[in-house]
Amino acid sequence: MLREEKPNNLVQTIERVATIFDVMAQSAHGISLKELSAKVGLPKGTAHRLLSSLAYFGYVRQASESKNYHLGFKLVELGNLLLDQLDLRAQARPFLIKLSKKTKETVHLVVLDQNEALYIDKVVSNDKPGGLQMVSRVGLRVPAHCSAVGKLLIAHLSEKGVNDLILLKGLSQRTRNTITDPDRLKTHLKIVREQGYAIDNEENEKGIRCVGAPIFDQQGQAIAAISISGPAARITKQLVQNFLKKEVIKTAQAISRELGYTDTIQTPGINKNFKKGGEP
Amino acid sequence: MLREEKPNNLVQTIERVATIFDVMAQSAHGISLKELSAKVGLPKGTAHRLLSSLAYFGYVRQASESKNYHLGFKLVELGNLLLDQLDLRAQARPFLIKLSKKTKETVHLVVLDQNEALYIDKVVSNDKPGGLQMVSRVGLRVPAHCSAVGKLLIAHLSEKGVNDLILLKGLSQRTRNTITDPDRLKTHLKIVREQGYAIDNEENEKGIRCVGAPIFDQQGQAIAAISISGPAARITKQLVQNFLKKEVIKTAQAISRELGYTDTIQTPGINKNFKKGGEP
DNA sequence: AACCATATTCCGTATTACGAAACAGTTATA
DNA sequence: TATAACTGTTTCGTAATACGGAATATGGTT
Repeated sequence: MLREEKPNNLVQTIERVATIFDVMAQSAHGISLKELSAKVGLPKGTAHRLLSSLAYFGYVRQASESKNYHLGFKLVELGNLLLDQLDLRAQARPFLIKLSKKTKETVHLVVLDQNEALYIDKVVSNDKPGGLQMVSRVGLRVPAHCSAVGKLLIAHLSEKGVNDLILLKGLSQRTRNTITDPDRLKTHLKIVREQGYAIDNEENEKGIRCVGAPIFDQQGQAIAAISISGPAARITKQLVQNFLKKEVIKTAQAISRELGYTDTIQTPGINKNFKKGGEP
Repeated sequence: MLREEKPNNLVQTIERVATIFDVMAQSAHGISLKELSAKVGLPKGTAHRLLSSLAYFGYVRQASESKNYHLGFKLVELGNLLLDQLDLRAQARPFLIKLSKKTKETVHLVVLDQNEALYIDKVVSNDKPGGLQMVSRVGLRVPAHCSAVGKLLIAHLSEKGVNDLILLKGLSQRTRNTITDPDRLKTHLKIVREQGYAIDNEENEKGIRCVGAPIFDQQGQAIAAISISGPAARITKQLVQNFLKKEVIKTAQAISRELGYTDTIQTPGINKNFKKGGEP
C-alpha cells in the first residue's frame, strides 16, 4: 500500500514496531514469537528484544500460559485518551445521540485521516432489538471515495488534494455502484459540495445505504462529517429524501454552529475566505 | 514511577517513543516540537526524526497550521481493535447492558493490567437525564487497592502477587477511607475473596461508592470484575445491601457461566484446583 | 528420561541512529 | 519594508547503539 510522503530517514525501530503492531492486529488470539518473527521478517532474537521492550511499557502483553504476544492495553489507554482530547467529539456527541434516537438508526462521526474516512464516534440505536446492525467500530477506516462521509470530506479538499488521494489510494471498485472514474468522482464531489449532503448508495458494501452531512469549524473548514447508516431495505431512498436527509443536515448544522461556524449553508462558496488567504 | 522487572536491554527508541506518547497524552491541545523536546530531554533534531517517523505510520499527527504534534489515530484504531479481540468484552457486554438498565446506574468491566485496574468497558444508564455521572473512560486506570473491582482482582492473586503489587505501586491514601496498611488490606482481601463481592466505600474518591463482583474463566481464574458505580448519595449502603449487591453478583455469575466456568460460587476455595497445579 | 520446539539471553561487530550545527520558513519588531 | 528572533526541518561525520547468529533455558511430548 502506498503512503504519503515517505521520509527519507525513517527510524528503523519505529518502522519495525509499526509492522509488528500491524501483524498483531491481524492475530486476534495472539501470536507466538516464532510466527511473528517469520511474518515480519526478523530474527527471533531481534523480534524478542523489541517485544520485551514494548511489553515493558504496556504496548504489548504476553499471555502467561501460551506465551503468545498480544497488543497491550496502553494502546487502549492512549487511543481513548486521544478521542477525549478531541473537542469535536465531545461537542458532537449529544447531537449524535439525539439524531440516533429520532431516526432509530446508527449514527457515525467521521474525520479524514491519511486520506481515509476514520470513525471517531458511533451511536447505535437501542430501539432495534434483534434487528440488523451495520458492523462498524470506532477506529475503523473506510475508503473516502465510496462512503457518504468520505465523499463529503474530500468534496471540500483542494483539486490537488483530491488528485493526491486518487494517486495514493486509488479508486477501488467495492460494489457495482462504486465510482471508480476520477472525472466522474470530481463531478460528483462538486454536486456533493453544492447540495450540502452526500449519499452512499451501496457504493462501499452491498446492502448498506448511508446519508451524511459535513461539519464545519469556525474557519469554515469541513473538519468532519456525520452519517446515518443502515441496511438498504430499511434506509430506503424514499426515507432518505423525505426524512433522513433533512435530519442529518439539521444535526450537522447544529454541530457546526456549536463549533463556532457562522456562515449560512444556503450560500456555499460565498463569503468563505474571510480569514484564509486574504492579505490586503 | 516504579515498574515491574525492567529489562536490561531496552531498545532506546522504544523507550523514547513511550516517553513521547506519555508527554503527548498530557497535552490535550497538542505540543510544539520545542516544548516536547525540552520535556523529554532530547535535542530538537532527534525528537523531530522520531516524530516524523511516527507520523508516517499514523501514531502521531501534526496540526497543519499550528505545527503542533498530537497523538495519531492509529492508536485509536489499534486500541479499539484490541478491545474487540477480547472475547470477554464481547461476551460480557449484553449482561452489562441488562444490569445497567435494571439498576439505572453506570456499570464497568475491569481487568488487572500492570497491577492496576483498567476499565475495558463502560455502560452508562440513559435513564438519568441531568443526573450525576461518574467520570470514567474506557482505557482509564485506577489503583487496585482502593476500588471495588481492583480489590476483587487482587483478592484472587497469590500472596506474592499482592506483595509485589504493594511494593511496586504502594498503597496511596486517596481518601480517609482508603486502606493503606498492608496487613489490613490482606485481611480485607481474604474477606472479599470469601464473600464473593467487594465494596468501594468512598475509598478512591470522596462521594463515589461502588459494589462489584468477580468474573471467573473456565479455569477458575478471576480474570475480570464488574461493578456498579455512582454518587454515594444515590448508591446508599442500604441500596447496596438490599439490591445492588445481589444484582451485580448475579450478573457476574452469569458472565462467568458464559465463559465456561462451572464451579459454584457458593463453595469458594473448594474443588478449585482441578486444572491449575495438579500434578499427581 | 531423552527429545524437540520454542522462548530467552549473550556478545563481538558494523550498521544505525545520534545530535550539533546549518538551513528554511514564519512571525514579531524596528 | 527590512530585520531580527524564533521554531521547525535537514544535513552529515561520528561513535554509540542495536544487530542478529549462536548458545542457553524452558517446558511440553513421546
